[in-house]
Amino acid sequence: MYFRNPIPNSLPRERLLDAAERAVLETGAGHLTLDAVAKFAGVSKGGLLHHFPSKDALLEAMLERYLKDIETQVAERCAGRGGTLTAIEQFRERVRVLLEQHPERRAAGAALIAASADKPDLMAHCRAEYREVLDELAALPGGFERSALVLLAVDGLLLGELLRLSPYTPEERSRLVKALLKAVDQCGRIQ
Amino acid sequence: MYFRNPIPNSLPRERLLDAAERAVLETGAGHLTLDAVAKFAGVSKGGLLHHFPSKDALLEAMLERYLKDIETQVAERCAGRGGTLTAIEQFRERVRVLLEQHPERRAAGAALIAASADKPDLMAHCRAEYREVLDELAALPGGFERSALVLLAVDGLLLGELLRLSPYTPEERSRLVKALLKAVDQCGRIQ
DNA sequence: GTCACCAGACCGTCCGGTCGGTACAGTCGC
DNA sequence: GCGACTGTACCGACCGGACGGTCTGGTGAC
Repeated sequence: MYFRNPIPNSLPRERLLDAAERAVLETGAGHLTLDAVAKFAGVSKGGLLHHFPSKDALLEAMLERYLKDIETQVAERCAGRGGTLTAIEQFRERVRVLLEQHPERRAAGAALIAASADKPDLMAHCRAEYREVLDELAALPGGFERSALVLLAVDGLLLGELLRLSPYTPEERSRLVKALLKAVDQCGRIQ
Repeated sequence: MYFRNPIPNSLPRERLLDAAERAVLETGAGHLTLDAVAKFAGVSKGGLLHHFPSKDALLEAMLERYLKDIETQVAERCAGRGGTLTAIEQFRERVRVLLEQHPERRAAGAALIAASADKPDLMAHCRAEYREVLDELAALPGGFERSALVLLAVDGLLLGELLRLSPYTPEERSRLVKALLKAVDQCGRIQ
């Protein structure tokens, strides 16, 4: 199970990051302003800048929290299943973390589009983490292509939703998630 | 083959749209400003605003050109192959248009992230077009999930590149495109 | 002339960031 | 206990620059 304070976050820094994610999703990544974040968080701009000395610092913190959060959740879920998991099983948990996010945390990916829009250089960090995951998956029996395609489809769903491009109904979405998890298992088969 | 003036576009409107795409890719979707576009196009702000009365108009035109361009290219390629193509063959051409874009037109997708960042409501148009494509694909023998997953993977690759999230080398990328085209053919098989 | 096309000065607003100040909780000497 | 002092959290007025958009004027084609 996942917690990290589903209901209004008590830690001020976390509350501010939540507010920033909301601001991005509700007004668009191009309208992420300090005033907007402060207003969403119910705090003054001074208060916001007390915790994050600059907008860049805010963006970095958003991205860092997003990435760390995913790894933490994947690790937790793997630990929760006990024993040592195969690479496929770990992949499966990662996909589930990415796509079956708790509703309260659905906004987390906003960090991606905010950083990309405002300070694209920050994305280097993300690419590097992506690369690591990819290299692990390439070692699966199914080979590089098959795993990468599953990962790409996960990205497509996630990014499509963030950019408001995705036209899928919730029912269709859950069918797709199910199909993706099945595709993950296929990565375990020898090509 | 694809043309639409590979070398510096002669039509002023098109040149300005090209410049806007470049501005987005080089500085990030959040830094798409009229001044930047004008500078990239080698024109004054007045000149830019003569062709696009407002920033919103520019964004709309970018998006419209992007969408229309894809449909035009798909239609051209289908026509080029002569006879009536099956749904699978058309799907195949669409994937190739989306992923094997002429280098000069690689920037076209910038319209997506620019609109999403600056005026998310414009994305409704894109969602609707996406929906249409999706409904056609759902009728394929492979069923909804299989086609949608391929489309999602295409999105993942495309959007990942636009957001600078994609860590794939050119060599890996072409392997992925090949694998995707094979996956398209799988959509023709009965489930 | 006039009309499309363009230049660039200009204006009001917005945005990131600074700064001086307030509130309050601790804590240390006495 | 009590006053002096320190550190943390926060407020909000303010500044300079950037940005979207207006306006005036110019230039070349016809």
